[in-house]
Amino acid sequence: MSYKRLHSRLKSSNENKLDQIVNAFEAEGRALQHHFTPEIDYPKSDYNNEIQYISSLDEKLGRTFQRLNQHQRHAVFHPSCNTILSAMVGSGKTTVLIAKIFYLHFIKHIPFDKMIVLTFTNKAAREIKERIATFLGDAHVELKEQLRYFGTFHAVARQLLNEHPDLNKIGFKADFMIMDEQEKQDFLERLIAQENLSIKYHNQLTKRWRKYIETGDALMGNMKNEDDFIQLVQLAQTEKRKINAMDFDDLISLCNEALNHQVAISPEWIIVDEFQDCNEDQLQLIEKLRNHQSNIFVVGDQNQSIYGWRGSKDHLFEEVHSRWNTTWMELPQNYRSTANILSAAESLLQQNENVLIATRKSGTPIDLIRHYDDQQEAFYLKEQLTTIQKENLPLDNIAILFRTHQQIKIVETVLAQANIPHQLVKKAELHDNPAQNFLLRVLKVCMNHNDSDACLALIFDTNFGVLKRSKRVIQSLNTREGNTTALSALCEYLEKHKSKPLLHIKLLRQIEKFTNEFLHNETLETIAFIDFLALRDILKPTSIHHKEYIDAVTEAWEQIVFFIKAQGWGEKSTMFQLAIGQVVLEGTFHINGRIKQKGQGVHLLTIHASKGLEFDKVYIAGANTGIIPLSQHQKGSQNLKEEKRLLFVAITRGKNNVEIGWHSQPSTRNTEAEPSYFLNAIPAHLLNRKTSAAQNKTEEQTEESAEWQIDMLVKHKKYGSGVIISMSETELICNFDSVGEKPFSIAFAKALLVKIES
DNA sequence: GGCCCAGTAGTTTTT
DNA sequence: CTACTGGGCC
Repeated sequence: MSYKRLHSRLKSSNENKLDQIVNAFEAEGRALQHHFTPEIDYPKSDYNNEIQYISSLDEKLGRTFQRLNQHQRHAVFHPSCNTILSAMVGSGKTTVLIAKIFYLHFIKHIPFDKMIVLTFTNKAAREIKERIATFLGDAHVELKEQLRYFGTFHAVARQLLNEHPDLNKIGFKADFMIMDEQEKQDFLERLIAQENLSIKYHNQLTKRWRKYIETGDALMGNMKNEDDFIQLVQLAQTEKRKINAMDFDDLISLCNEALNHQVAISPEWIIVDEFQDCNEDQLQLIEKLRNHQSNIFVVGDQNQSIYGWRGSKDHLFEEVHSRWNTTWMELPQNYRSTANILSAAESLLQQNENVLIATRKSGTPIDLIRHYDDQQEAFYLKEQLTTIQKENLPLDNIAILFRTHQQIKIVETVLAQANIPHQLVKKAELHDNPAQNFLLRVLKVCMNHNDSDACLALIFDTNFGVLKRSKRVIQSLNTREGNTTALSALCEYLEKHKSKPLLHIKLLRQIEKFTNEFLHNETLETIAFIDFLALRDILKPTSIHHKEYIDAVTEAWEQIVFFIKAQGWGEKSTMFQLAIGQVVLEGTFHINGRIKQKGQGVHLLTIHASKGLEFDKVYIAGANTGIIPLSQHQKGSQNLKEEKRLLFVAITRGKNNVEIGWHSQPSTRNTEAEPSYFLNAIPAHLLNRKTSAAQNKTEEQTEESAEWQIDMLVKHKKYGSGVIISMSETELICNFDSVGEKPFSIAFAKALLVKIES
């Protein structure tokens, strides 16, 4: 044991002190929590008559409601105009939400376009829309138009802004573009360069921005003097209007502002999924859309509120319950997990009045397994999964959950070495696809010749650009004549430039003609598209990746064309703008519904990313105090409660089996050598405490460490050649000629270092 | 341009 | 606790 580790061990062994701190925070949490007990509207009927009546009208529709339990039926059939449906975990809230929409449309004859259905993720929006389309069989073209207010908060806000009769009032035009986070960053950087602003904490602009909006504090870190930040904020507001572009936050807040001037539509129903994640702006959007005849149906679970750090509002349910005068209903029955998993999870919840009713048999208790450290846990997981693999059982239904991304790496490395199929659950970013990323900027310039940022992105692109990012280019665009577009100003600049980048000049010149000569006149054929913009030459014809680039662009354009054709209403160029906006909102060109590519193997993901998912077996890795809750959260009780809910979410992902691992010798700093103290709330009979076989570890260790010896010459991809100068049971230190000493975990060494035979 | 001190954030991620 | 960075000083 290293001195450092021993030292921290001694420090953390002062358990009394730790207990005191924990108790203090828990007490603070209790004090802050005011008891809120709404009057629950319980079902008084099984609604069999209603369902019989519906079945007589349409048997298929009747079956949809037949499947629902009494509580679910109550929520669907209740005539209440304003409903909060507090849905327990795994109680089928999406099923009820969809059944409600069916009921309203098919029985109450509410047209789809008189409903606004709001979700937080594209996935949820897609699921709802797909269920409706599937039910109706051949989805007719009009359905897409009718469902235009079904979508994420951002997509619906975009739609409302597009349709708004008087967008001028807020300084925008209907064909506005949407900036993603990267584009927003580039946009601000451009303004800084263009106006010669001096901005401190340059790479923390977004964080600073949020802080400034929330608190009005323009200073940061150890700044004593103000910089040009406030000027930048003001400049950004006018510049966004000049280039007619909004960022993600603007979509919601500007939609609110536009609705102040004129409410464009009057929905009969507003339906919201995952209501607990609403932030102030999103709540305001709902309020603004409500008018005297709008009904509200919101579904959510306060116990699964884990996005407070993203701004979700506290005590949201209570606030709107009185303000909207809602009927409060509950879905208490869980269909997912065994009774044992549920009781264990339930004991983490603060209020014990929560009625979480298990419908499945008790099952096995949760295993709480003590490991030596993260490495041993990774090897343990490898062993377990190998056994499952040998029995030919599917690995797809198993998930390993982590608090942080950092924790995933070691398990991933060990599984990769052992050839165990696994998949990282992470959203694919457009940035990972250089050709499509570049194409998006091209299309944006096609739409808006004054989009300076998209113009500049084309020539500054790391893969397909021509120039290094420089103030001179940026300022030349800014000082152009009033009636010149940013696009032609850039062309003129490049033509005068000494390097004369002909390919890019050609691209820009073709973009100028795109709308008139291609979009309106030609068929939207892919080959013609690629040739019209001379993309073949730009996408590095000599590179080994050229085919890959062309394929990516081809696929992207096909998706756009499919979208335009499927949309079937409105102007071609309006549809084109809509399609590009959708690409930005979804972060992918796959905007026509998910091509279901079910991944192979064990799922590795953060607890946050696991929300809404379920697995037969769930393994929660490294659940020490200091990880759940993260050590930095011991400041405020609000955060602590959210961390507790995080553990609740993690446990309730498991259908049949939940295992929780912790480390007796944690290698991460600020991590206590004990399992998450939240687990103390779980009754002993529901938690089976075990120790993973220690001898496994020593075997593995000797096997692994035998590969390496002191004085051995090794080579590293980045650091070059070096020599091993010291070794411990978990790590080895290598001295490289180029960068000096670097430590390596033994588990990683195999993947990172290559032996040099002397 | 380099050095030292002081203050602070770090974690989770969708659109 | 560490990495980062602004601010002050030489």
